[in-house]
Amino acid sequence: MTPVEELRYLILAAQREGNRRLGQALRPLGITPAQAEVLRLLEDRQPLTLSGLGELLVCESGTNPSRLVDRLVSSGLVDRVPGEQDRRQVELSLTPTGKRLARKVAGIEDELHRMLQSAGSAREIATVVGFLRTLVDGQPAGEALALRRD
Amino acid sequence: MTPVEELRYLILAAQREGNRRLGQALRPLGITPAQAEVLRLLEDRQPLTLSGLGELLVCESGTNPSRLVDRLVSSGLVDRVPGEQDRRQVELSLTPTGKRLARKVAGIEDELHRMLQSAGSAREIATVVGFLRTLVDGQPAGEALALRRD
DNA sequence: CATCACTAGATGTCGTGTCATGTATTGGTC
DNA sequence: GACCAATACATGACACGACATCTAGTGATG
Repeated sequence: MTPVEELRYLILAAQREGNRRLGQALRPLGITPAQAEVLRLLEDRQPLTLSGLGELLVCESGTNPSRLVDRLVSSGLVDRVPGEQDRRQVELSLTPTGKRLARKVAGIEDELHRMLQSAGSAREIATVVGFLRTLVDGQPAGEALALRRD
Repeated sequence: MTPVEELRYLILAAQREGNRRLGQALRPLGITPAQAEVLRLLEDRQPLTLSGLGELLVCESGTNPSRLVDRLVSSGLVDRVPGEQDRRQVELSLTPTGKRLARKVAGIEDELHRMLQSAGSAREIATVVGFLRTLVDGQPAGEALALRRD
């Protein structure tokens, strides 16, 4: 197997394992990794419209996340109200329960981050970040991240 | 956003974009990235049992890929016959059509690999590969890759 | 030979993830 | 003010991806 072929599968493997770990850690909270990303984004930037949220999500990039939000609304974690001056839009914000859960999610993410941190030196991590940035630059998922870096 | 938090999302973003690109390139062939992985594995290592295949797959690691194989069988790309001496097992191999398709898949993957190659120097790629290896080491998706490196 | 834990695979369920299409609302153009 | 392209969101369809459970076949133990 060539180094790049291995790299292709390593990216897949790393994403899968990260998601599996995060999913297990989130399970007691009754939410999934994708739902967690929405909660954390709303925590920092609410209120957001559906498409505004969609631009910032790395999971579900390119599509509108209406079904993802659906479940959060029916779980009572997110409020979805029609837009004031544009009735096509919806305005999303966290319910009190959602806000509480978002705080717990942040703690769980920190555990994952410590694990990531310990997988390499700061120099190595910087190299990996730089490499992956050039990889996703200019594509939907990359743009979502670029918006969030600011 | 801390570097590790960005890294976490970059891994997700890179996987998503890679999968999207590969999916678009494979669409004319009528198969998906996950199906392509099966075809390429069988091309190199047929015959395989279902669990043998499962151990080598990075996508669908940990679970048995019976439904993934189902679709390949009904598309006429894979043969699935009961095991000779153990009737619990099934023996998977490529049909002639499947073999032809696997060759085309290899060409499409090469395009992706060239794109990956051009995203960084050989040194950088080696660093990224090393980092991701330690990340997935010891977990199902990592073990699948380790088996395939030999 | 009967029993029974174990294994290989199939299947149910739920939540994405992606592409395509449908529908209501808006704002510009005549 | 009627028309119409564009926008925001919803929804249909299909294939995963992960977990749990089920079923049939196997082999070790007595």
